[in-house]
Amino acid sequence: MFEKKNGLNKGEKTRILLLDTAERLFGQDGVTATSLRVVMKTADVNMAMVHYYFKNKDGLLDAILERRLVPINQARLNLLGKYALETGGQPIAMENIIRAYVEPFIRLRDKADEGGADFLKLFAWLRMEPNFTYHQLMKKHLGDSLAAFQKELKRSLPDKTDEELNWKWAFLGGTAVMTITLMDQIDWFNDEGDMGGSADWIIKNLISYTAAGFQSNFAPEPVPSAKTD
Amino acid sequence: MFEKKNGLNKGEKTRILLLDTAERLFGQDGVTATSLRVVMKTADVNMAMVHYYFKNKDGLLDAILERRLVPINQARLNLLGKYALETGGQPIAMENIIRAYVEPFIRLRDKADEGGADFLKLFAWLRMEPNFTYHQLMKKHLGDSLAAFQKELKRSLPDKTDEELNWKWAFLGGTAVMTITLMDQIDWFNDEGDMGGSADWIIKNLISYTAAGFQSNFAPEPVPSAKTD
DNA sequence: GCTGGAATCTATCAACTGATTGATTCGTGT
DNA sequence: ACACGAATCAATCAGTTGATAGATTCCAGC
Repeated sequence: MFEKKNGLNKGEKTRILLLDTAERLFGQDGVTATSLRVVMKTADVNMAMVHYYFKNKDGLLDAILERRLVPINQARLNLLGKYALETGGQPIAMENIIRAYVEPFIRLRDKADEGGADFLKLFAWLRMEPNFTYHQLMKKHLGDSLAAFQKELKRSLPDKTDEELNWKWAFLGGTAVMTITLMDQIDWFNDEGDMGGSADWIIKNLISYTAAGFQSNFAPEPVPSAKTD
Repeated sequence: MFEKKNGLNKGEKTRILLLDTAERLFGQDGVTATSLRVVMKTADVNMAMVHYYFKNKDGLLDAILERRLVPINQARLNLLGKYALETGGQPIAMENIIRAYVEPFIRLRDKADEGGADFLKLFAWLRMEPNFTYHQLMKKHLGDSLAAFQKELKRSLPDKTDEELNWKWAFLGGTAVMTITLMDQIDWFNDEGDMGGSADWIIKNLISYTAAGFQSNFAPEPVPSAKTD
């Protein structure tokens, strides 16, 4: 067994190097477009190491997701719990539910968290990729935090149907994903520079925008059940 | 020169067959994950044909986008013009601006338009793919319709800054893209069935949700210009 | 029925992909 | 200094990818 030297033994050091490098490249170009060869060459590590530490490419992705999402979920649930305490039994304000969900996520973009911005892009990419195994991987790590938020959502907006809440929650996801994409994408509108705005400013506005949407009223469904389409 | 036989000459027939097949597969699995070999085998056409008609894979994608987006932009501008006429000089209502943009797009999902749903998925995938050449391709075909909508947006909400309008317009894009993705994705929340809802119902609610968001107020930016990050 | 261009086919290329094997070095505990 | 597992390395595999060249077939116009 190896002793820890300056906090990390030999193996752990390259393991983390691989996670960092792959996270960055996966986020920048997407998982599919990033070959393991490029990852290993960028990290200056032998090809076989990726299989030694992570078994295969999916294992590497799995480890990347786990490293980031476990703390994220923890932070989300902590925030939600904090807001629940503050209201003391009363439903949590929509703005705070959304904030508890969005803030720990978008905050990954902070300078302090190197690589966080790349992970955000990776996550956004994964969410929109039509690959079921990727979605399974994400849901596995998102864990049960989703259920807690759905419950609070229902408490805050008891008159809305589950279907409406699901759609709006998905809308929130789409807006968040688009926000991530735009935050460092060449300006989609003007071909120059990025869209600007600090993380704080963006989070605040994302919340107010989404909260307004949640207050809107969906039309009742014309057909209650058993659609044929 | 070939004469037209039942509307299409020999070459045009397989050209369209290739467009249809590739559109479907690109939409289902993404462009990168779909090999030309699979496309050609599915269409039961010889490998070399794709290079004969479209030069290369990007050329094929280019043709797919052009076939769909040109009419879409036409329909969008027509709708916008119609609403402008109805209001007669007055700014168009937010709901109608959004509708003019979203409806011709989401309507592609109608049964009448075979393959339209697959194109929608392809479009959503392209929008989120971190590949600059793909984005260039999309913007090339989106043409100038974007400018017209930005102008009407500014007229309808004159007090908002350009930056706020740009962000909200991008939010709309994200919501639309997520809507497309969800419309026939395995239910992200419950692991069974899709999210349900007719195209009409979804369009209506997407509009009311987004319009509410547009009415919300962004916080003023703390730093007016020259950000260092 | 001959002709010439359009359309199709066969065969092949070079590059890249993820993955595996088996030898080799490293480094710590004894 | 030795042993032994952890860690690294070089070499290679089989499969897939987009693309091309050159021969061949189709088919309307004459």
